[in-house]
Amino acid sequence: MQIHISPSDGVPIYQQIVNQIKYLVAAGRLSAGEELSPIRVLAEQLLVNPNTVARAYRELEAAGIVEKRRTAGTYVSDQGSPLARRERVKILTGRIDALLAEARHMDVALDEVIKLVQQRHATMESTRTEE
Amino acid sequence: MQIHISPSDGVPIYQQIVNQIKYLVAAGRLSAGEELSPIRVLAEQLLVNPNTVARAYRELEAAGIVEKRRTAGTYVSDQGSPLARRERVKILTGRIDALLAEARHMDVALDEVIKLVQQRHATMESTRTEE
DNA sequence: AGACTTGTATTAGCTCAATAACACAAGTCG
DNA sequence: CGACTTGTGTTATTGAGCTAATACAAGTCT
Repeated sequence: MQIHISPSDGVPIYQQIVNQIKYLVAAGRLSAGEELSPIRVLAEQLLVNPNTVARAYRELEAAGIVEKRRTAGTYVSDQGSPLARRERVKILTGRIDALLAEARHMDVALDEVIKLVQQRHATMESTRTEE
Repeated sequence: MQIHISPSDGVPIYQQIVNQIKYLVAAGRLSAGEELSPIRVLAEQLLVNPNTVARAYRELEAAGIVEKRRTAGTYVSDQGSPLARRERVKILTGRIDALLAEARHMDVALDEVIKLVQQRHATMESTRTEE
């Protein structure tokens, strides 16, 4: 499993692991049912403490990305019910509220925000095909 | 100057002060040129250390919301050039990128995101008039 | 059954952000 | 002029979050 961390680029190691695994799953490089590297193996590979990886896996489980089978390993979830849709929307809503509050402080209108959203989305999509 | 803080609701005190003053200015309850409470006065009112208020004022100055006249007090800026528009958009773009990345991880489509943005915006606007 | 591999739990140390205590510098305004 | 009020700077304390060390619990697999 190809993961790279930058020790102390400000982002906590466990968070970097979470992000990269989320990405691997989203990109289809890790498929549903597939087993992740065991905690100790990944820890040794990254030269970090097993607890740090364990924490990342715990977060991923809470996020519904993976499932842990206690003594048998950690596997990518079926993604069918990674997290109730309602929950996901709730999380996003929180982010959006913060965004809108900031936009208001900065005196940037709603139209502008939406325009930016569409624009950035388009940019992300186009660069995504290069992968 | 009416400001209320919740000691440790997770958000740092200085940040709460910053947010509320930003809000007061945005809402027009503090007009350009108006003098803010001196650091010590506000500190006593909120039962916090003057340094904490000083930090908030420093952030507000950096954000272009207020101007400090060293020994004469702190005043609301003319808001003429609070922050170059280009800068503000740049900051917002960063926030939006993070939001879209998260939405993608969660498998929530762009349409949904935009719908949520509009919906939350409407909610915020309507509750704003009740104040 | 028994060695092995899996994730779990507890505890400790370190770092850093947030806040406070206190001394300082300098303009204001009677 | 001179006391007062303003913001500034320096240092110390506290608390939370991150990582590590180490021991534990439990299913797997031959």
